Amino acid sequence: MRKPEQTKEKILRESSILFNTKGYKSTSISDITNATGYTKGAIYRHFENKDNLEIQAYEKMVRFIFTNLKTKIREAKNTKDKLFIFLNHFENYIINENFAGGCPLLNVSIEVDDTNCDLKYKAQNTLTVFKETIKTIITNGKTHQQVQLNTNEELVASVIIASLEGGIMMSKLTQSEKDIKNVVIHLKTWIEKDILL
Amino acid sequence: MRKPEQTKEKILRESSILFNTKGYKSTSISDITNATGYTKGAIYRHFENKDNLEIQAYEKMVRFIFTNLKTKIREAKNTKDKLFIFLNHFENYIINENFAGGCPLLNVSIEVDDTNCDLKYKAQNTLTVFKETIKTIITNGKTHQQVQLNTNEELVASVIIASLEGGIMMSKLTQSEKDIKNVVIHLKTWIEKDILL
DNA sequence: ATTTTTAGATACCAATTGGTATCTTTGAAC
DNA sequence: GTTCAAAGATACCAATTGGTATCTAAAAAT
Repeated sequence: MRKPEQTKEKILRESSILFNTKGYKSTSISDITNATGYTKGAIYRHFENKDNLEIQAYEKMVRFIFTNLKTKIREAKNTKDKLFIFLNHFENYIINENFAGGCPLLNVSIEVDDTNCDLKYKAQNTLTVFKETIKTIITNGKTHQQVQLNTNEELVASVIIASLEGGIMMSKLTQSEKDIKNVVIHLKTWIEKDILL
Repeated sequence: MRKPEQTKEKILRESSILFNTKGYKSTSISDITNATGYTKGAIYRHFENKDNLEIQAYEKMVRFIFTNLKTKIREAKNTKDKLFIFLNHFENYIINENFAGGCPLLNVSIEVDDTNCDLKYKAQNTLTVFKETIKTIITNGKTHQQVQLNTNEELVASVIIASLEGGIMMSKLTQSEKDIKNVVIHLKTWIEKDILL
């Protein structure tokens, strides 16, 4: 029983794990054939070339993360809950191990930042969307009288994302939740003291 | 005129740049022969294998950074100056372009975090030293009545390093100083308000 | 049931990988 | 100036890389 849709999904699923752990350039086509059980013939029927597979795998990971995150944020009723969901979401990269390799944006970003490839533009876009998500929460918080009016959206977005991503890097390196947890504690304190009303 | 010491230095210098920009696994021996003008024979005379070259290159970068940083911190007369020097140092990875590829710890960390190689243990050690540097500054600040006594050294170290590294990631990806500058602004405000006396 | 399309397997390709064995050149010691 | 050890160049190696052309098997259409 052949199911081309499922084949493509499996290739994307397994290669995503490999790309996000070993790295994109360091993952070979034969790594992917080994992981999926399929052959090169199957891979190159569904994907133009390796670059194309990399991009589709990355976009699938990001889409998965964003759909989850956006839904949870929409369900949260106030600014504090929305921001805390964002923090917990990143903390979970480490706490539960259901996302092998950590944050896809961080991993891609470091691998491609000194190049000029499509993956870099995709990562730039991901970061923009992440920042916009936070900025929107803050702006809406102002109109609902939940956020101090002198709050700098742009700065808050930079600080939250930077410290979470850095915390993930540290905790993954040391194989300990300590750093990411310290970061989240600090961000929560800061948000309650200096951002929320 | 042959100078083996200089040859080794040049190989280390050029390969450091390549490792820190392209990545370690993605940099081939022939990339290094092209960059240095030397041949494989020269490289394998001075270095056991590629792994060994990677480690020596990484350690050279870290040593360079630490000697600079530690000297400047030692010269600073109070806690505030010492901490701000630490922040400015990381900001400079982006602001001046004399360190191609950004922070070596961040780059190595993302590349090796899901492996078990010597480079990972080196990176873990680098992070420990970075954290100890900050914790020591805070502890000494307490004994000199410059830091609030309830300050959690461990948390401060996690937060400062995480947000700086994350800021570097973001600014390198977007090719803009905005994020790292936002991070530094926030850290300085936080340090003055909640850590210093 | 037979044809036709399509999914996936197999077998190949040139280029590149890290690494080694050998050869030549260099500079210093005598 | 000759000798000799060390430095670096050259030529090779098997294994792996991304990619392609071809072949087979499985559905779908007739």
